[in-house]
Amino acid sequence: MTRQALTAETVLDAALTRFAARGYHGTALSEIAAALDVRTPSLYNHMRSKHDLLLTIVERTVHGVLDDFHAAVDGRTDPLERLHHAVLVYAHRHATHRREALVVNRDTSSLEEPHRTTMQDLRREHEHALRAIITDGVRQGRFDVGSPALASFAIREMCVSTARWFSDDGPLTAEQVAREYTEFALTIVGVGRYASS
Amino acid sequence: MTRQALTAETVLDAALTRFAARGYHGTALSEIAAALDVRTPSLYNHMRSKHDLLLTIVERTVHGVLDDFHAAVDGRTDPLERLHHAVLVYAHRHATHRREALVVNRDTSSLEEPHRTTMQDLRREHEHALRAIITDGVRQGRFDVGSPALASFAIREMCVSTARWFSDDGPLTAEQVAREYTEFALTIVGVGRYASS
DNA sequence: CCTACCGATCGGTAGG
DNA sequence: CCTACCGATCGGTAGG
Repeated sequence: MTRQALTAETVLDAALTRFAARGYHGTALSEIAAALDVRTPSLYNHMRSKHDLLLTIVERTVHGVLDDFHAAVDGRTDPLERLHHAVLVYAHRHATHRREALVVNRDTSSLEEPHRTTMQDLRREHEHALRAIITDGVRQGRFDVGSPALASFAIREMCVSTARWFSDDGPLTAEQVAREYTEFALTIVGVGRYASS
Repeated sequence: MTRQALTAETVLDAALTRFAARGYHGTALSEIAAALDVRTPSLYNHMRSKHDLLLTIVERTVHGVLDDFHAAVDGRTDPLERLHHAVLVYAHRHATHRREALVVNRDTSSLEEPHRTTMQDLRREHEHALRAIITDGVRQGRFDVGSPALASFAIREMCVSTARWFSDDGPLTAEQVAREYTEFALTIVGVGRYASS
């Protein structure tokens, strides 16, 4: 069994695994090095600092979420269709990118300024965009829910938490979970079963 | 402004605040001491170790959740009523005990064995008890949901995440949020609006 | 990629 | 409740 080449990407991947399992502050660089079968100083040929590893992980993930969201929603005008696809893609991402989701949720607050604020603003952007879909749907009389903000939080966090329990070895695929969660989301905003294209 | 007396409870409360804000591994005992305006060694008159602070916080919180659950559910037989009250009390607790919820969710995994396993088993006990209510409801034909496990996860995590965004200064009280979330939960299991006693 | 090493900080103890 | 201090470990650098 030959050892894999040490690159910026393999270091990031090992960091991602360890940060997800133990948290940023709970992970020592020596553990990441050990996982790659090298000594700690060797990591510095492929990264700038421990903080930079976290920053790269959070940046990629947050931008990935926003890209997914726009790919799912842009070009659609029907609030029901927009919500459907936004939730489908968001839930799916959290089942298929569990480590990234866990790290972003747990450790974005550990970023140094100004990165912390920048990343939190980007996350809020997605949050507001999802809420706007619900608000639109209510205004157009397509959705029925008392508090769009509350419904938005519930739907978001329901999807996010998929990262905490989903397993590739479980009875359901990521696609199946995403579809079921999309139905949950639609019932929360007061829409019954919905067969989409 | 006279400084409050240093006791086991004031130390625990300061630890709770800091752990919730920065995480267990991200918090130094010196920060807890500074918040109480004493030096680090003084803390040891009121605690055994940093780990013991975390253990006490997690133990109390997890047992509190289970106590709440049994007080809400025991003696009721109707699945719809049982789910209604279980969710109401669970959501309410996460809005009113935000720090505790954040620490348990983030840092239970940082407990040393055997405590880590013990606490995770207790959390699982609550998870399974909630799921059993849904399974019962489905079996009795009162609920309509494809996967009771999935519905249970969605409802649980929706409630848990309240701790991440709820604010006492917001437009909704903890009671209002809990009631709305209970409605969300009931729609997820396929029950319409439900006026309970 | 390594060995050798740095200053800083950590949780915790001694002793009063 | 404090000062003084401990060994261990941390992220990171020098230099090859």
